[in-house]
Amino acid sequence: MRLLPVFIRLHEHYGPQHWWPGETPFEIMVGAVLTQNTAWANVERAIANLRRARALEPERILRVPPRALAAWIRPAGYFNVKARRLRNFCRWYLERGGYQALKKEDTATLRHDLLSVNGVGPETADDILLYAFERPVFVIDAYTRRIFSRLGLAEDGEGYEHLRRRFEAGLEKELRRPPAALDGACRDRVRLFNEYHALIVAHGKTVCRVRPNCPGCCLSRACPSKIIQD
DNA sequence: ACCCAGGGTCATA
DNA sequence: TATGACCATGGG
Repeated sequence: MRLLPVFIRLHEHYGPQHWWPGETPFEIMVGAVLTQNTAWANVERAIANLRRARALEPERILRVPPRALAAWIRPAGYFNVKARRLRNFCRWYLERGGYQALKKEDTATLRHDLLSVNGVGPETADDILLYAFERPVFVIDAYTRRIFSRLGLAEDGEGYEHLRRRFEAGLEKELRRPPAALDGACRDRVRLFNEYHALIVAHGKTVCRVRPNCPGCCLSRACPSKIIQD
């Protein structure tokens, strides 16, 4: 089985996801940190608090007392840890000259640089690269592992980097002879990766989360999800 | 009451 | 390198 046919099934079933939910690149980056191991609904409250406090900018986040920052992002959980991570990130962001300067960096450099921030791991970095900087980077998350491991398209102990490379290379290759059913707009890698990851989350959130390790999910006919079969 | 969510760091072996 | 503890809120 290839990766594009799976994408097409998901896309047909769930439709366009319009990710990332966020107004500006910086808001997207803040969301990426806040959503670590956290339900998005809780992140929205935290971001709403930041917006109400006019604190959706790196300068403000760095000036405000850390206690206050932690209080605003409280609904997102881990608020003490995340307050520190947000400050680390904002310090880095301003030191590098902000969005205009950062977007000039090539993707590999930018990724390496993002990973140097304490509190930004591989997935958060890739969220930021794909959704805030629009780079062709495929985001791997728990849903991706779960779903594609069941499809036999991911090894069990496969490392993050390895899996990401395989997805990026595999999709790039499949894009050279795109199936007719593939939406024209999604023949661009950034658009495709954007939509694909969003669809994986949508699928993981609804149908596929029957049980943490539902053995037949997405594979057998007993599974409530008939979406990705074959 | 329990399980989980759009992870990451740090200490230990 | 590979586990385990830890962080913490809110919904099902």
